[in-house]
Amino acid sequence: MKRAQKRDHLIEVATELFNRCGYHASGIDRVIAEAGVAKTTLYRHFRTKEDLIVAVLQRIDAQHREGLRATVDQLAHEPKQKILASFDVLEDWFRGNSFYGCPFMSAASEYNVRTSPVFQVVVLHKRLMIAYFEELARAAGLDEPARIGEEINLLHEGATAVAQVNGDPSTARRAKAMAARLIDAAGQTAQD
Amino acid sequence: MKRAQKRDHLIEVATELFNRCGYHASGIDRVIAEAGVAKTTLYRHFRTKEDLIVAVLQRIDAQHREGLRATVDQLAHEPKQKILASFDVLEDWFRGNSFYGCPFMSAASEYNVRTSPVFQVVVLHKRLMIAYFEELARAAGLDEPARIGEEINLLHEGATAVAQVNGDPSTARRAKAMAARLIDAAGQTAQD
DNA sequence: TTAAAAATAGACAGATCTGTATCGATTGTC
DNA sequence: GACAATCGATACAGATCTGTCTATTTTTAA
Repeated sequence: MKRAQKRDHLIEVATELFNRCGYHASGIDRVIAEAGVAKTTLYRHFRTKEDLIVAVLQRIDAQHREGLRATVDQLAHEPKQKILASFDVLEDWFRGNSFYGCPFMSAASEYNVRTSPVFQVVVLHKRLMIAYFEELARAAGLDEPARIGEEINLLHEGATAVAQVNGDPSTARRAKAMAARLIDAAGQTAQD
Repeated sequence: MKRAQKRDHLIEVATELFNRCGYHASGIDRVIAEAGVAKTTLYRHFRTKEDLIVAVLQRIDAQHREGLRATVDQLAHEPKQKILASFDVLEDWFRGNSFYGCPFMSAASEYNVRTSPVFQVVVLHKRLMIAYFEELARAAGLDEPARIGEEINLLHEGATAVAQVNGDPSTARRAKAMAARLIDAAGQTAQD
């Protein structure tokens, strides 16, 4: 295994562990044990545990957003339908066996200081999610796409929190129905 | 200070600390230091740290729900308006200087096992919240009060998560507007 | 092939964690 | 005022935490 692969593998293992057990509850010793790697190796790639956490979140951010965009484009072609399809992606996530709530919300709770590098990665991720939903709303020709984008994002957050507690993936479908009513009620001006 | 008062004081201090810094990140030594209490005293009142966390969450559960009900009854008399008023309570919470996100969601993230006593307190709290919203929806004579109750709860969860990250209390107002549209769109049958 | 880079195992430091034990001082109650 | 319960302070055990260091082996690349 090459150097870059080792780094990726460490991030992957840490991701699973952090999501399942939490950030403070997962020690470095456990990460290297599950990764089958020496402690020296981890600290050659990441200066501190916090750096590892930031790297983990940045990777999840990229994967989540890319995966969301790709799957949504595959499921729907009309912008309005794409907005709704984003909730199908959410449901698949809930249904998978690696769903333990939103990793970013968990991180924000455990590193609850706005100046913390961890918290800032969370803020950035959420901003980019809202920007994506706004982009879809604008493409759908909906009035006030910025507002709609924020509302869709709020429904995503709500569904994720609810599903984390009740363990019911179909929560995403209820949020989808809410989004559908929300879009129908929204005005619509020019359409190209 | 009497025995019962000491116990309450410990719970109060632990509540603030757990909410601000997280559960794993807040050590017992820190709790007793801020409470001005010996370690022996804490362990006389609570068998383990987990017991303390459960007690903290049970107290927050009672206070949140009682406070919500009382303030909502004070702000509105019509059931429909009461549903909307619940978002004003949410905004006040966000605006206060002791808002660090939902303590129950944080606890669920850090004790992410369904059989954990901590997790079960979270599940119970969320169930009771949904039941309250359903009660309001039923009093308002709305169709499918169970569904409406869950939807209002989902909006609460979403607003709380979003506000935790963006730090903007007015997020509650946007959720309120969404709830208003949701209620208007909902059917309404018999009314006493 | 050979020199440099990176990996390994593991000891180690120093701090912190939960929970227990000791023991003298303080307190509430009869 | 006396007795029992509780408290405070603190030491302690044993585990775990992050991060460093050493010394040896493996891998990589010129």
